[in-house]
Parts: sequence; structure tokens; C-alpha cells
Amino acid sequence: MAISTPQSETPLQQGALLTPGEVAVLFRVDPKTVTRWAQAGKLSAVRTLGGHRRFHEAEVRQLLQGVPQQRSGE
Amino acid sequence: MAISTPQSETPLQQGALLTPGEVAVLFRVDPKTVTRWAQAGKLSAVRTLGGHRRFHEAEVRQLLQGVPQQRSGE
DNA sequence: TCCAACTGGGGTAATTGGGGGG
DNA sequence: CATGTCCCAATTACCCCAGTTG
Repeated sequence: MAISTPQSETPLQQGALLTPGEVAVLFRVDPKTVTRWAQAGKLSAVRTLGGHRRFHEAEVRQLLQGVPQQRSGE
Repeated sequence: MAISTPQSETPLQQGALLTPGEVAVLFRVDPKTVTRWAQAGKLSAVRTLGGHRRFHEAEVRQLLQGVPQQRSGE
């Protein structure tokens, strides 16, 4: 865990985490597709201790609104 | 236990998304035609992270009912 | 501990996007 | 001007089984 800015750089609260199935319903895609997005780095994923993925609801909603995510590099 | 947190299950309501193929079947047209409608701005489209389009079912049904949208000019 | 549902990973078929021409 | 069909490349969906979740 890096020391991130406690104010202007952390607008997203990770209080709400979504399962791959939840994100899949929101995007009307298959849960496997959501997994693929995470592997491609298009979605920030939090791994459980068992290896399953959890996604930030705020980030998902941004993507649904058509707001492109900032990508470092490329 | 005591505090009744007003946490709704669906803060955002747009869970009804249709694939281009679904819309095409409803209108009895080719999926490509649906794509053109989206490009022409006649249909609101939500893009997946892979670039595919998803359409709002409510909007599609409204158009199916014969409710004309905003027509520029005319 | 057992159990139902979901998830991860891999592989293969179907759909979609974009351009071009009828 | 709008629609249907052709191409190819990319993305997505469904199949399997083993492990995780709750």
C-alpha cells in the first residue's frame, strides 16, 4: 500500500465492492468477460485471499457512463 | 442493528441492456442496421470495454411503440 | 463439516465492429 | 438516403472441471 494523497487523489471509496457477476449484469456481458477486462488491465480488481476478484462500484459506474479511464503508459 | 441505513439495491436503474442482435430481432432488421442507428445518434448506446454496444431496453421499446424521438430539422 | 452457487482458467463457436460495394 | 451483404479482426459467449465463497 503506497502512501497516496489523502485528499485530491482519492475520490473513490472502496466501501462498495462488486462481484464479477454483479459487474456482468450492469454491462450486460458474461462474468468471464469481466474477468477478461480485469486481466487486460481495463478494470481495477481487488483479489480475495482465495483468488477471486472484486471490483470498485464507483469505477464500474464511471465506465458505464462512458467516462474513459486514465491509463498510465500507452 | 439499530441504525436503518437507507442502502438501496439499485441506486442506478438501467440494468435492462440489449445486445445489437436482440434489438435487430425486435425491429426485424439486420444487426448492422442497428449499429448504423447508433452511429447516427438515433439510439443511445452504452459501449462495453471491448467496444461492443449495449442498448437500453426502455428506449428500444419506446421506439417500437411508435414514439418518435427528437428529429433534427423537419 | 456439508452444501449450493459463484468464480477462475482454458479452449472453441458465435457475435460484433469497421470498411467497402450493391 | 436507408438497408442488406461481403470481407477480416477483435470481442464476447458457452463448454468443461476444480477451487472459493458464504
